[in-house]
Amino acid sequence: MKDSNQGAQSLDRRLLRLLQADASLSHAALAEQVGASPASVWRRIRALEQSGVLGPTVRLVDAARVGRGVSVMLQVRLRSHAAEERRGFEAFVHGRPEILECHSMSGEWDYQMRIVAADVADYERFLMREVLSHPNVATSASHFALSQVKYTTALPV
Amino acid sequence: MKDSNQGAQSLDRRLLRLLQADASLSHAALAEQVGASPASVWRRIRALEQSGVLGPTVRLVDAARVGRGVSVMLQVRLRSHAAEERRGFEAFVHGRPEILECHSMSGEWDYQMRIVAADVADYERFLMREVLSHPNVATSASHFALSQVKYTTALPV
DNA sequence: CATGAAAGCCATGGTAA
DNA sequence: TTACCATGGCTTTCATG
Repeated sequence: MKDSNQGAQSLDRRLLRLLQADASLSHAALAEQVGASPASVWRRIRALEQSGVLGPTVRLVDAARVGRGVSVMLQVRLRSHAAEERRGFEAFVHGRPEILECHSMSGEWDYQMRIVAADVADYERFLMREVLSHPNVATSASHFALSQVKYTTALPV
Repeated sequence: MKDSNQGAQSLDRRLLRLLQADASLSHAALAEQVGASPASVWRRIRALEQSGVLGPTVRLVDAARVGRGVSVMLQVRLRSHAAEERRGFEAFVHGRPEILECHSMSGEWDYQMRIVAADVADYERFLMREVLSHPNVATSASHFALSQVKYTTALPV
């Protein structure tokens, strides 16, 4: 059982690696790559889906080619940290599609997020009209990315 | 022609939105959602792929369920900014799978990146043994994410 | 108990009109 | 754009280690 579990885990990890890199592979292609049968691959993927390990299949889009070539790291401190105020700000974050990522942070800033904008003027408008005019935003700091050195959605498994 | 171009652009944008949300949709399902024929959808997607707008199809994995529940924002300043030294550091970044994103930044820090770790101890080991022992790293600052408020790969289109 | 092999059904992609 | 056809993948069943 130890061997079979190890084998299964290794198979799962290899499947996760492959699917994170290219989710368009067929079960047959995956089976060939991991050295298993298509049926076994199908069952494992289904188990990984049902256990919540495998999330959605998404298509990545080139940011520069759709006019979102500028990434800005924005840090924000709130005026009030009451639960309802925080929820209000987080709802604002979810409602703004140019905010791709937002993390609640330890340290001097409450939130850190990544915004994609068309250009500097576009970002300035977003900052002034959306963020700084939000009633619960106390202070903010913006840092522009000069280039994207690395971006991957693939977690190490 | 103006109308047809506008229609095409709107169709493309809607296709991009749908594919960014769920790349497992069939051409038939996409066609139904955007109110076009499957053949038209197929040709537009093919054009978007060849123009480089549409990137790879990937499967997202739940970080916490694969033991990568801790996100850390790491900022780094280099000792030397010579081209070759920068390339060396960026090669290091590409070689470390726990670094999911890395941006070359304006401002006081040279690079900002997001690292996923199993826990604080795991991150400490990564920081000490990998980052701070890198010959070209001068200073660094780490900020732990308390929670992921938002994470999406979907650009606004 | 999980895997591998085999087969049928079905949906899909691609093409022709 | 619509309709068609051939291709291939998905899913189940059964036998096996």
